[in-house]
Amino acid sequence: MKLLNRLYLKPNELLPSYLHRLANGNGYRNIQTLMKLLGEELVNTRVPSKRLFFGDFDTEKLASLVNQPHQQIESRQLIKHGATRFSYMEQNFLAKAFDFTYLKVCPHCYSEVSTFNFLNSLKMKSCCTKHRCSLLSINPDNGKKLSWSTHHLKTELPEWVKDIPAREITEQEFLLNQHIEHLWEQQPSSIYPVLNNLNLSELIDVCSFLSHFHLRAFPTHQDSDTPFLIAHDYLCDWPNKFYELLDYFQKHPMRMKGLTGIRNCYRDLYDDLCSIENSQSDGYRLLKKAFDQFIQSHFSNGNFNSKITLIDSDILSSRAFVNQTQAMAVLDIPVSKFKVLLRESFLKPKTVLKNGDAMYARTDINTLKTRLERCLSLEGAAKLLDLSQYRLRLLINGGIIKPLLKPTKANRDWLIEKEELESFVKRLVSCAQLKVTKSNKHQVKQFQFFGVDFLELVKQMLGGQIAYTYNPLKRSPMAFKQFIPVRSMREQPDPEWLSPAEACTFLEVNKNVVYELLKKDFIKGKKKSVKRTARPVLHIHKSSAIEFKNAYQLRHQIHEPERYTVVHGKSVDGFMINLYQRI
DNA sequence: TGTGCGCTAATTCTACGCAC
DNA sequence: GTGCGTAGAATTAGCGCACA
Repeated sequence: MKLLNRLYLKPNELLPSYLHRLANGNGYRNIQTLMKLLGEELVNTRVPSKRLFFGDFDTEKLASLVNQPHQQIESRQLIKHGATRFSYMEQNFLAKAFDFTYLKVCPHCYSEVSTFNFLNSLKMKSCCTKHRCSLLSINPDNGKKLSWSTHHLKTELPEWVKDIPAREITEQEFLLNQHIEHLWEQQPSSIYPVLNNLNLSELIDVCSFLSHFHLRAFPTHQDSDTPFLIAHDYLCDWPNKFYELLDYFQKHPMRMKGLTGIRNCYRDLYDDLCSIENSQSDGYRLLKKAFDQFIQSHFSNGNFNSKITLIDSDILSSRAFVNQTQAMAVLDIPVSKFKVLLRESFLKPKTVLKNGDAMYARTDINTLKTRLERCLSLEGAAKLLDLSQYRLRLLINGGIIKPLLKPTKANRDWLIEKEELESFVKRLVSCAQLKVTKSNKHQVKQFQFFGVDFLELVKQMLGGQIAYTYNPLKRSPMAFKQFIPVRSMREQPDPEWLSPAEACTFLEVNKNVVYELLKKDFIKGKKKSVKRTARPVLHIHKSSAIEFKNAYQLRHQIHEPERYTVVHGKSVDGFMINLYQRI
């Protein structure tokens, strides 16, 4: 037996549409009647639509009825692929993204071609961009959903169109539908650049995934007629909006039993991303890549260990947040040192997990590591500057050099950044006023003899009150000894005091005599600070020198020896020299 | 006899538990 | 954290009764 009207399959036409057309073309009221002709014993009036899509009926008999090769009929059925997918046109579609039971149809397209577009079974397809109209899914006469068993669809559709007010199609809805249509028709589309060259099944993967987990996070949108449209927003603001979603689940974990970790926050999302069935989809690869990047750069709600196998090890090893153990490993320091760094506020946790574990930003750890690597102990810093530790401490206590860490009651460590020392040396270089030349070489004074304490000396050097030379040393470019204070040989004469040298001249005696005179109390002296040396220098009170000079004469000062007598001397009292007085 | 549809079993999906 | 298992929800398919 053959059907009277043996229609040909139209391009891209699937079996339910073909059967519907055959039933209409041969005067049957609906598919059910035709199915009976195929030997299907339907016990009720419902069309087993899913069976029709998947060719789960006697397709050989259908081929015979329409007098067409069975192979051609078979090519228009969907092939089950794994538990969750089916293949068609060399693509693996996610079955749950399709509605095989109910019908959506563009009345205008249908009136033009009399076929039902498989694309309209896609749940996220909501409008026809060619005719800029919503897809019809409800029978306006009774308010019920259109199904494959709805009667007289062909004749009723044109009538319904007249009565149905046009629903406004939003821009996002139009673009998403247009992109779907372009992919289905294998036309280039640049609506979502982030999708690159994903095919339709892969786009469906991405949109289903995003809308599903968006609804899970924000279920208030669940009543929406077009829940899939939210995917448009995600694709237009990729990956930022996806990151926001992941951040939401970071703050509102999917699993409440655990305390921390990827698995806790993203359990179902993570399982879906990593499932074997989805692993072949470039759409899921796109999602996984963004997920990995989020984990790498934003995820702070969990510790990581070797148990995580589904996240690339490179991602984990370069993630943005680390716990204390990992931070210590990066810094290569023991717990005690880590605690010191925390106590001294070198490091602060970015977040604290529910179980009390602190998480640190990797950037903070790396920055600190770099700082610590350039730090020296007090001993090392003193060695670098070629100063004693005592003098370096003077500079630190005087605020000239600022250490990173200073010993306290709870800490015995010094940490001085090399950068800080370099800055100190640079300041000295920039303030140096002179170069050592032949003319001023004799004026150069070692700082230890400069007459002020070391801290004051350096302060005055940096403040410009004391001139100093810069004599670069290639072998020790940080040594303080490169900077040599210079001072004038002349000092303002003091009317009241004589230096020992001045006293020698004034009294016309050898300096040993001056000290002997002081010792024997012939002249008065006192130790006084001078600019030329750090140590106080003995000074002679000028008036006492004058008194001595008036009272006593030296041998070479007298011209009439007979009128003078020796009052002190080796022969008299063992004094160093002979002192004379007029008789 | 054909049809509509309430009801429910079967199936699929989703979210979660648990052992390791 | 992983992988397996499963309870229960959601959806689909099919039974069978009522009615024209």
